[in-house]
Amino acid sequence: MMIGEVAEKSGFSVHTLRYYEKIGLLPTSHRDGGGRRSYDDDVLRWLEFLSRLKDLGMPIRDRVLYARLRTEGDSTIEARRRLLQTYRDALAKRVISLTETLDVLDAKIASYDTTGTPLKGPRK
Amino acid sequence: MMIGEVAEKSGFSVHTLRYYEKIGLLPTSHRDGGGRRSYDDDVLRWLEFLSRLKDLGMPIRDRVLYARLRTEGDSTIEARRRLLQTYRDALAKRVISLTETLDVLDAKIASYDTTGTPLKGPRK
DNA sequence: GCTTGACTTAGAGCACGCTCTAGCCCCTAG
DNA sequence: CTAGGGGCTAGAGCGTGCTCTAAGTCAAGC
Repeated sequence: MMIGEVAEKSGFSVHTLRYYEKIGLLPTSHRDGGGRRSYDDDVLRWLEFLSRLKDLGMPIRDRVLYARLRTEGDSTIEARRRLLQTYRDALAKRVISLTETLDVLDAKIASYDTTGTPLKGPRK
Repeated sequence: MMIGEVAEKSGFSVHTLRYYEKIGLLPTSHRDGGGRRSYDDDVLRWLEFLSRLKDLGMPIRDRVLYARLRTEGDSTIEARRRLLQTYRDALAKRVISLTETLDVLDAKIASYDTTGTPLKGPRK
């Protein structure tokens, strides 16, 4: 696969993929005869996982750290586990908080719908 | 209340509160004799709501829009409802997606814990 | 053999959302 | 009456994470 196809399938832009390689989120690519990057399917699964880490709010430097640990092999498994655990716990709290926010919004929207104004009625 | 107390109670910095006023997220403050901003308790509830909107991912320009609509009175209620509804729906999807991510992380962490390595065993 | 289009690099530029600095003023306590 | 701890303004600066540009190379089809 050339980089354009990876971009299309992963949802990351070509620019972003090269940037990710430069900062160490993607391993140094194999090159074809003409010097172009050549990928196999594994990269798509890795990018999907990276995009989850990004989406849950892990900053790029910790994604880079995780990527680096991964390349260093089995001896870093415990460190990787701890890193993921930290973000997992933060995420669990975040999901709870966002669920509360969903309720707050629903209440607000309902107050707009039913009274025509949230300021009339028994206070708010 | 002076700005320092609002900062302490709301969790936003003094700098940020002045910035929020400048861009229209907070209404123009009343001033005391010496030209200092003077707030009443309402601002804390508004800041708490703003911080929820921020937390769910509403960009600052839409928070400013919402704040502006609010100052324009009841005629903007329908517009405000639509704005909140849009972000509410996106948030609902996001909560689902983050919940999936939580499962993915738990599975990954479990694989680290039980096998000592995620690469051994029946293929990952 | 030439055009087209996807690829290459290094490095500049950008949007967002603050965050901080400089130089000033004002109020209160000792 | 002075020191200290707020507060004030305008505007510069910054961290994050891309995003884009310029100038060039390469491979395949007509």
